[in-house]
Amino acid sequence: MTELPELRHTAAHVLAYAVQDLFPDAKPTIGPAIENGFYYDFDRAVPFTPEDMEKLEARMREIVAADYEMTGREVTRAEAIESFRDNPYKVEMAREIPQGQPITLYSIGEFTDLCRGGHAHRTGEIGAFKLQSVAGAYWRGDEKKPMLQRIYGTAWHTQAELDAYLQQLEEALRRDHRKLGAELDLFSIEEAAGGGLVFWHPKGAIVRGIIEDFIREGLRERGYLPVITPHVVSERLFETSGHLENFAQNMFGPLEVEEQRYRLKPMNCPGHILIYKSRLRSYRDLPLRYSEFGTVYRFERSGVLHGLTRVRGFTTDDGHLFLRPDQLQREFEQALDEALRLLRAFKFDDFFCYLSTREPLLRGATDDAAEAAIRAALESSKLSYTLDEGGGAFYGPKLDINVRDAIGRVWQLGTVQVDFTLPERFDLTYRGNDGHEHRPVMIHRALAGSMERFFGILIEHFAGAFPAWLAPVQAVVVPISEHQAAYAHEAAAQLRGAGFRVEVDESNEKLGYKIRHWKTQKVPYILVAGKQEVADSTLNVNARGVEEKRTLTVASFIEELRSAVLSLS
RNA sequence: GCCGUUGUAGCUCAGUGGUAGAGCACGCCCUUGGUAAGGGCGAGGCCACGGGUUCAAUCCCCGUCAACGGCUCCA
Repeated sequence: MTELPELRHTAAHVLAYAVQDLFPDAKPTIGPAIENGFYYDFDRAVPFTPEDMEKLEARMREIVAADYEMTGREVTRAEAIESFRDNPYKVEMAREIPQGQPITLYSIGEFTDLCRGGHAHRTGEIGAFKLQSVAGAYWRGDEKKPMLQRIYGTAWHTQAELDAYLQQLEEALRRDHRKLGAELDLFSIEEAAGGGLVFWHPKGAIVRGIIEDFIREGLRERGYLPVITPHVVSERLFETSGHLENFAQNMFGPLEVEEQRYRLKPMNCPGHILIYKSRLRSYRDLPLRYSEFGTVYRFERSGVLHGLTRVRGFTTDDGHLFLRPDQLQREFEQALDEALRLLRAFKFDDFFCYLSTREPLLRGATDDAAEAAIRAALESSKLSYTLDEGGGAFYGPKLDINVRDAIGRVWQLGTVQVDFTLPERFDLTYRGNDGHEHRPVMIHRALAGSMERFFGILIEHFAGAFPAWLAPVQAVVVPISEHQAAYAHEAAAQLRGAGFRVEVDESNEKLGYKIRHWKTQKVPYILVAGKQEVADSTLNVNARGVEEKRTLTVASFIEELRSAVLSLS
């Protein structure tokens, strides 16, 4: 059977064929297979309309039904350039194919494309496909180059697979944190305040508080010290740190106050460094571990903002470690360990890491030592990782932790980075046991990444149905009629007294309506109080995801909820 | 920022060159109920904003802003 990438690549050719037929003015450029589908970029003066897409899809169906054979032949560079002389993109590609590599043309029916190959044998092998969207895309991803029109599609062996994929897309839509955020009243982004700035509503803020408490608890156990640093500081600080030089395009512009320029901080590290520098440090002080839920502001171009996952103001669960070089491995291990504890608690059990090392030009002996320490830490944590040699890490080697969520999407969360640069820039020292000054190493680490993004991912991961320990409302007491209202309040008071987040639903509605309401609000426990329950001092427990209803005394429900919360379920 | 799409009630969306509608949500009333929607009434709109065309613009044209889907980048 044809592999999916080959089938999708073929589908891209079919699309280009259809475009050639229906819109001969469009110049095909490149059209690869991608995850779940394919795209093809065209240069065309007039944009494709939704109606164009329908026509293209219909024409593609004919091409697939015609079951053309995919035939390839090798040509010389000159022949390739000649046959695409009206298409500068193809000519550019033909020119750039390295010497010695075969140049091939592939044809289906009346359509021939410059292509390295990897196709289905016949167009009929494309079992099911669908065009999805049109979008602008720069030629070769370079915004200085012409904007092309990219048509996205998806293709599968069978209709059933296509349907399953489309259903998965719907599921993702259903879980979209922007949608659930509004429905569950968790957060909003307000036009009146500006894009990319998050307003946490009470229910969202409650969840965030629980997450923060959880993280703080772990940090306390691991010897982190809390610090709190200003949001706006003199620009000079970022000159020293190098942010103005390297990160300025991501920073908000300067604020002028009494002829001094100030900046919103884009990172917390310079502030933490100032605390380190505020007095002399001894080797005995190290490792020194500072942590802060530090709110930072970064300028992002308006087009990239997205819900909670891409914002302009966010709070990192930041931490900076100041270390002797010999402490690097142990501390790195600890940071990893803490990251895994966090991820497991939030029911992520599929994660993997990318280790990016410093660009070769910047590498020194310290890098090798740090890299060895990180690798050793990774081995001992039994974490699988992919190495990204020279992967752009500027300060030192860096480890990114990615998770796969409940519907298979991958997110980057935490990061642990070794930094040799800032200690130099700020001339950080500690007094060694030899009486001399030494240079500490820094680790930057954020485990959840940012509270905003982490929350957004959690919403989607749980589809808004937070486990009881996280749920902003853990239980609702629902009196069947107003005769049970007093009892409902009494029960709720007991539950609150036991430390739980509980509401009472006194609305003038029938039971079925209230049940439906709280089910859609994804509250873990709905506690029904009718005549019978009042008489017996019990509650009828309707637990989320559990068909069977049980009648429990208030005390035994408290026990049950308590153990659910303690086990983080 | 760039390309495309969209902007009508709190939300989801109809609609028309002659100043606007539904469902849900909201308020009041009736109802006092047994596990996913009981009934009635009511309130709610600078039809995103600014220009233009027209006797007349929510509708047509231009611009701006915002959201959404991408490109690029990242927590």
